[in-house]
Amino acid sequence: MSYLDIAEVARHSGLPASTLRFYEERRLIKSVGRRGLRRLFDASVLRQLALIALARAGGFALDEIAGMFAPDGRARIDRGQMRAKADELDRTIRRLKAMQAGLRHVAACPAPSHLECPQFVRMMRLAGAGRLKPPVESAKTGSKGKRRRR
Amino acid sequence: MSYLDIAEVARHSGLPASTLRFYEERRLIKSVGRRGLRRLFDASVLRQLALIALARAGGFALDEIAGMFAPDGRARIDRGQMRAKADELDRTIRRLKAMQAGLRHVAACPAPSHLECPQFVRMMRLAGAGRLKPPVESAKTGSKGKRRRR
DNA sequence: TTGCCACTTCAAGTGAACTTGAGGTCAAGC
DNA sequence: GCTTGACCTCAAGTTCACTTGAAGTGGCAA
Repeated sequence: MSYLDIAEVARHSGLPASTLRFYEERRLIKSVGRRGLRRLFDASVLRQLALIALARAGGFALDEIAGMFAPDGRARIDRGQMRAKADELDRTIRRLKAMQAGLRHVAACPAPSHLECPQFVRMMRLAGAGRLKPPVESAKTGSKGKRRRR
Repeated sequence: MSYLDIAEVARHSGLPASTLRFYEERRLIKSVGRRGLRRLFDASVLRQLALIALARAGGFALDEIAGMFAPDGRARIDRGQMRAKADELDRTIRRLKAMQAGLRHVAACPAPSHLECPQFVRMMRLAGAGRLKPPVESAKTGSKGKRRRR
């Protein structure tokens, strides 16, 4: 009775329907049936999508996340993997804090070039001590970055 | 005298030469000259690469980072932008902390399905309260994820 | 019964950040 | 003087996570 069609799931989750179809194809979620052509989802898919969002935020790739769900849709989670990710996240958070301090410094410090401000350089050294690849970017918080010259 | 060729910069920075060329093309760094065909970099490029890594970690796109360097290679930074990023980072850190708590919980909680553990669900709600897109993934910390069926 | 249109599939496209490959060059060592 | 091989350029390929577009379908209101 409490089945949701894709539009409702989209509305509740904030994800576009195309993404939901994509997630289903990648076996991150599954629909429980059809009404005609249309997918029907159990309401529990919303919690599952929340878990997926959480995992994505934690740095798991979609394939890894797919591996976390047993065929019945229940979470089947490798505790060691979780701990490892948590530790990694810990390091990431530390670096991000350093980065943040760096940014706030730059926003305040009047030095002409921050590369020459010893305080900034020190912070950078702290932040950079352990490399880090890609960024966390909040949903659609500005920074369109669309151009690509040449 | 203290000019570095690309291999030395690669060695010191940990970045492949291809990435350094790519960064130069994208105007994130520049070489100070050539010896024959070969690029020569000033040693200061290493600090600049550290700054770039920092900015990447902070969620800046390469184009944004390129915009932070004045033509002379000095940092030219928009303080408002910095503050905005710092605030964003703050939210990100908060979410990552929630995520981390969730992970540690999952690693410890004996519940059969975490989707049914009220504590976990509560944490998820906290963590997910404000969407978040892509992950922070540490350098090459395992998780090869290479396959792609179909 | 008809027609709308939100859904469907499948293939292809996008953007970010690189990586790879083919073919070329040149400083240095033999 | 020749060879070697690490560098060079430029184009194309790759991965991830989606998005877009064309063409089709079927439940439901009129």
